[in-house]
Amino acid sequence: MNLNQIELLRVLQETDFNLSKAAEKMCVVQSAVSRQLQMFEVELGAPLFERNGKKLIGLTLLGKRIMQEVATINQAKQNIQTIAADFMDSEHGTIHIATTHAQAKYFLPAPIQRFREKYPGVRIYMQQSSPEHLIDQLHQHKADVAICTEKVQEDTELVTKDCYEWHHAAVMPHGHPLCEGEMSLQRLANYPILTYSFGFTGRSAIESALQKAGLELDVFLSAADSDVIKTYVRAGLGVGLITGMAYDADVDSDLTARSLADFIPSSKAKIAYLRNNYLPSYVQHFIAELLAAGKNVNA
Amino acid sequence: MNLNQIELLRVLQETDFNLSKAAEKMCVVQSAVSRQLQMFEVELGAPLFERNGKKLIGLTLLGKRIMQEVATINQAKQNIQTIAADFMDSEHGTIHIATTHAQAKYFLPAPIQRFREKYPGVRIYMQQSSPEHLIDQLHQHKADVAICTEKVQEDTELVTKDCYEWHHAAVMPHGHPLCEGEMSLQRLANYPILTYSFGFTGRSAIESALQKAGLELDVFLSAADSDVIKTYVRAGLGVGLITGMAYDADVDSDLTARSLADFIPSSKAKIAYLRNNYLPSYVQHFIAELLAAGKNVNA
DNA sequence: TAAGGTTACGGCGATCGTAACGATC
DNA sequence: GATCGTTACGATCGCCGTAACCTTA
Repeated sequence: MNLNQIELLRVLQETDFNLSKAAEKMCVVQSAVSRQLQMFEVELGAPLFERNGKKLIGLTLLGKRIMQEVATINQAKQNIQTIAADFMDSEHGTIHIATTHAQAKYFLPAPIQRFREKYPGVRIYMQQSSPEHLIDQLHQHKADVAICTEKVQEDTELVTKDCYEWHHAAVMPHGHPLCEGEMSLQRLANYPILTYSFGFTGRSAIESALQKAGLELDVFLSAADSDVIKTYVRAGLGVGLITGMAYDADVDSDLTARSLADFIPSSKAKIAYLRNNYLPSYVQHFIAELLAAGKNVNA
Repeated sequence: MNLNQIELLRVLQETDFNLSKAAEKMCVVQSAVSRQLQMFEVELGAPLFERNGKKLIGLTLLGKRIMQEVATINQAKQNIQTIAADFMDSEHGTIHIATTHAQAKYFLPAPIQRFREKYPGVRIYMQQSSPEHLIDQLHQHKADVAICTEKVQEDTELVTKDCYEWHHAAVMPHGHPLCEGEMSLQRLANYPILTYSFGFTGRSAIESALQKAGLELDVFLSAADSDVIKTYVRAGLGVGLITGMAYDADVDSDLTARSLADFIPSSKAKIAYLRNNYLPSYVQHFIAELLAAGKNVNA
């Protein structure tokens, strides 16, 4: 058994058990990986892969169980390299952040700026996508840290930290009937609604509030993006339900925003990363910066 | 980086950072391990060991952190081999049990006999020692499973399962004043006491009962072993406080036993094993057998 | 016939063992 | 001088790449 064989197993999973593609990814010829796999299976005394003729088509029961250990080894190996690199130079490196549009545009700018002042040598890559995909990004090691509101706490392989609490706001053009008078979910239900897609930033809080009130909203447009929602609100298509942060009194001076804090339960933005993944000191510092910024928001 | 280098680091820890001894353990010449270590340190870019001249005298900060990952890798590697072997043949193998005298003599015989009937191909090694040492045995992979009453639940690397509950009994020769009348801690305190050593089978329960009652016992002899205690009791040296199990009406017909269930809190015998250590199916079955036997004791 | 996988063989490089040397107690 | 570690060098064994071959869509 050697680390290349372990690595090969990982790569095979990522390439749909295709030896040729795996060989390419590992920068060796196909026959080499074929042999290595054979030798490994012989060493263990049992096949790890289901085969259709010579083609690999999946993992055996044994293979599935062993893949867990393989993942552990690869993670630890990665950690060793990261730890050593961090030890040698804790000023340079990269952070891959996976997050949603709302966080990227309205929350992250401040903490990232502060972080940059302390760590000018660290390159930051920001990747936007859906909360579900964010978690995949972490698992696939395409992101070091994720920031989002939904779905992260169910995963036992992730460490999550509460970052800040936020409320929804209703936005509409000036002169809209909802700009005046007592706000309520009932009144809201009279108008077409634009808000986040399912599984996105705080959509679940809206759903649970409605269910509790026995109401149904006419959400005729769902988007992942506060700015898209505002655009349609401006076009007079309805009332937008977005995070309070996303209303900027200057830029959005043509819109009225009213807090829904009393009607929709608050949502918690969270920071998540893989439990067994070593984070370089600057990433740990970055997370501290996020938490500090989060406290700031809550205050 | 390769698995032999990882293995080398583990062996170096076990040999007090002595390259020569490590080489011997790994069945290669000393110069080979010397080079491998150098190459690994060069690859990481920083030393893992503190050196006094050329001698290794300890781990650097980096080395300590990396050793955690090394342990993870070695464990996973071990697991892969165990899993494959278990998959190929789940009828043969070995179990290393670490336990105390009390369990070995009075609890384990029944479940081991039942286990043996189902798995005649499994060799059982039983190792007796103190509870503290039992935990070391697990960590050093010298034991697969430990059974004892004390000290195991504090260790987060261990999985522990409650096995059975037991009470202390007082044993004394027939005719001893304590054989008659109402039993109490106060009366007990009038006689010299013989019981288990500190850190052993249920000693802590005795201590806490006394502290609560504001009493002090004259424990003039502590032993690890119920049978040793009984021997001294027979010699008329005092009253023995042992686990109820250790009194056998036939063999110990010359002694009187009285339960102390009402005076000393019960103790729980526990089963422990390493969280990240894969246990072959027959070991899992053995543990199930222990738990079943434990339920039997409690009923 | 293209794509995926195996087998055979020659060459190269990593790693080992021998052996001589250096340092420290 | 005994113990411990490093360096130099030749030999070996493992692993790779080339290439021919096999099998199935």
